[in-house]
Amino acid sequence: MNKKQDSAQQRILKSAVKEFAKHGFWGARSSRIAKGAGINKAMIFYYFSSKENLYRVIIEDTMKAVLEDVRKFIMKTDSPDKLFEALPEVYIRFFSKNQLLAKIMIHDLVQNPDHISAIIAKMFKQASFKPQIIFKEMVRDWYEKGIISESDPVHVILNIMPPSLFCFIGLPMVEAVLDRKIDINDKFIEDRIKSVVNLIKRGMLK
Amino acid sequence: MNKKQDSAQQRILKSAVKEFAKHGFWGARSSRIAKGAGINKAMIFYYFSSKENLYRVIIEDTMKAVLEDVRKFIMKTDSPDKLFEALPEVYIRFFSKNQLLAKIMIHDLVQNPDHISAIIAKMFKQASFKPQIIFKEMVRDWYEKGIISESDPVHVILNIMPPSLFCFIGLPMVEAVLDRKIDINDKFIEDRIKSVVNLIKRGMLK
Amino acid sequence: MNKKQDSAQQRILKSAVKEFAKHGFWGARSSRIAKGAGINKAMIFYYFSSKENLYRVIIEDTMKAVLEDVRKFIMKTDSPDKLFEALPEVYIRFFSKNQLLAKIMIHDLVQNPDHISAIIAKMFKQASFKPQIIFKEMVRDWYEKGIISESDPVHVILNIMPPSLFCFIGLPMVEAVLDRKIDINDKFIEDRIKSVVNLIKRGMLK
Amino acid sequence: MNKKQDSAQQRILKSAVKEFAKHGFWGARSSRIAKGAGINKAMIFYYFSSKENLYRVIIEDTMKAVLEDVRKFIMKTDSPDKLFEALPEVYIRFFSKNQLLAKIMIHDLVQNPDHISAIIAKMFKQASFKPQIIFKEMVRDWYEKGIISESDPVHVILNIMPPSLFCFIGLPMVEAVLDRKIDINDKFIEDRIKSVVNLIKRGMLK
DNA sequence: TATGAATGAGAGTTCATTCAT
DNA sequence: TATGAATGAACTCTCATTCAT
Repeated sequence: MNKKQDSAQQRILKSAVKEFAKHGFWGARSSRIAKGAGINKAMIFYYFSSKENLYRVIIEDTMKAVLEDVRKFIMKTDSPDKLFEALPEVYIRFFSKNQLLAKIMIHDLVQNPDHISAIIAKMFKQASFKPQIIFKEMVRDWYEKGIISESDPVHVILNIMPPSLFCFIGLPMVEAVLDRKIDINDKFIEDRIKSVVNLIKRGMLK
Repeated sequence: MNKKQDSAQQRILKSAVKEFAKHGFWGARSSRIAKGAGINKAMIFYYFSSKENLYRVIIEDTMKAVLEDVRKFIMKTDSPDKLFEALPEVYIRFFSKNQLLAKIMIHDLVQNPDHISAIIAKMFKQASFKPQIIFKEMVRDWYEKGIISESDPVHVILNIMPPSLFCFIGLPMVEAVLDRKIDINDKFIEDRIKSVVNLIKRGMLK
Repeated sequence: MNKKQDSAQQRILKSAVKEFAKHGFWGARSSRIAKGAGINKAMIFYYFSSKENLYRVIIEDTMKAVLEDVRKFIMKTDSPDKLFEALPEVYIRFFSKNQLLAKIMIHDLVQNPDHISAIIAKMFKQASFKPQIIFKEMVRDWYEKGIISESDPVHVILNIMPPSLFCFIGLPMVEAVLDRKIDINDKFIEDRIKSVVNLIKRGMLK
Repeated sequence: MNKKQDSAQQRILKSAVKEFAKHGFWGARSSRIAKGAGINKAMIFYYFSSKENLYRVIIEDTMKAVLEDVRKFIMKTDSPDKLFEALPEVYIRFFSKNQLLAKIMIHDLVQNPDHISAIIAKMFKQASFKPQIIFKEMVRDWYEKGIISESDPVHVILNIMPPSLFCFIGLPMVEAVLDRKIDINDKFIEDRIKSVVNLIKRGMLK
């Protein structure tokens, strides 16, 4: 443990991320979070007032971080080529470094879908540019110009995000199907990025 | 409600599926399951002896059903063409009809990855044929013959399953990004199947 | 204990009355209420959903009972003579039999004055007759006819209720001042009624 | 606020009086007392060592102040006339200026009757004269001489104190009964004194 | 098969109090 | 004197589970 370096508040956050990832919001126990952080249970409430709020802080911080990463990449991409190369890389790198957060996001997505939607919507509203409109128009434009083969932005997203985002969660099933352990090491990450980029470029570019 | 037609046992199962889908195992409340089934709480324990066991029954029944569907299709496909057309269809049709089960599976996958793996492994062991070996060899064979562009069976699976499986869970995020409601109607299902089939055929076939 | 005769619900109420009377709402402990009722702590919440609600039920039941007693007496009194004889008797008899309730009422009156006011107002609203108007007009009428010496209905009430109601609460102070124990037995009750009736009849009748 | 003029200690006392009056001992929160006093929670314990002790200090200070006022008046009254005029005035004026203290006293009287009794007894013991004996003998003497109509000193006190003391606490009930707001302004105080004096003089003097 | 009542363990949360600075 | 952080005990309330009928 890095009790000395991190403040109690940060240690609580780290421990909570682990706990929420493993057990989801309802399965998470504040006593375990406290033990994991090496502090008294009451400190959780001293700093975060409630389990629910602690959870919200984590979700929102995570979303902010992902969206910030995504934004940076999207801003400098104007062709589908670049976009289809950039997005999987952003997602996969982010969530390979933050696999616990990936799990928490999934939990939240399943249990209260509106929660994450609301957060995204709110962040987009505060943004100076309008990602929703930009993306829709971009896709339409590219399709009309005959650059891409998928006209519906909904399916464009659904073809890009899941293979990038859910690969860490789905891995146990793959392991079962192929009957062997799979290590999420650097090589795996690079291979995954290549495979997804290849898939969506060949699959959606004309 | 079909209180009259269904037995108490079946009504509990139906109600439990809803409850587990919405809240996950830890968030599920047996009182709500009972109310939803229109029976006394104690009956849940009379029929299923524990919340955990009720959960296990549901998970295992679901997995059996999916795998059975998958098996049927896989058995009659010998070319990647057919496989890449068949798999998304099986998955998407199954989980569009059983969206609640999809949610439960995701929950379980995140919270106890080993659980689902074990179930799959066990089922495969009981099968007369060996899907693990068959699939691995099939992919290697196809790659060596230059039919497909992805050599690693792990990534083949990770390119097929997520865009099929997770589209229902990921939808709220897509809605938020595009700022509009998306209806999961028949047209959507057909479009999704087409899009994924198109994606993986063009993306992985040479 | 009368465990056999009373239902668990009634035993909780009885125990709660004792606890609230001794310690007030905030000082009351549900564990002590449970022990006093000879039941499991959880049953309190099974029957009354929350400590606060249990408290409310008691307060409202009490108020209903007092007001009902008062109503009966008031209805058949048309002269100040009879009223000044009746009211002290009603109050003193009721709260001598329910000294614990008296304490609870005082607590509530001090801590959230609006609570009891609201209950009284609500009950009066539901009543067919209008006690507020009747009382005000009665006092004015009597004063104009020269029957009573106090013109303000506010002070009429403040001269009647406190000597009746608060005698049980104030007793410890009296004991301290006179340096002797005072028993609240039947004789004391009768004496008290006589003394108050005498006080307010001579004090307010002309 | 008079943060500058008052010492931290005094500010704590003032804030505590408000808090104890509103919520009673058990409902009072030291964090709220601290916030109200504009100081750190820990200072309460620095100055008063415990919540209970802070409470005790307030109660005892209050009792001392009331009893001192009462003593002054009683000393110079030798006839029931004067006493019946003096006592209501002392009580009503004192508690109209210190309504919060009145509430605290009531709380304490209900929750631990022995506490206040003990304080009074102790103070009387330290006094050079013996109020208990004096009062008892006075009443007996007056009754035997046919000056007053109430022979029992207990009821004499119970006829004087409650209408004076409890008028501030009982007001919400009066408001509810008469369905109108009542302001405790200077006029109300003067009227109340007159009414009580009138009541007990006419009611107990022959 | 079915029910309402009951239970015990443990959840999140609060709070007076203390500690380190 | 003053503070923010820390603590432990206790509190209300919940919930899976069992009992009596």
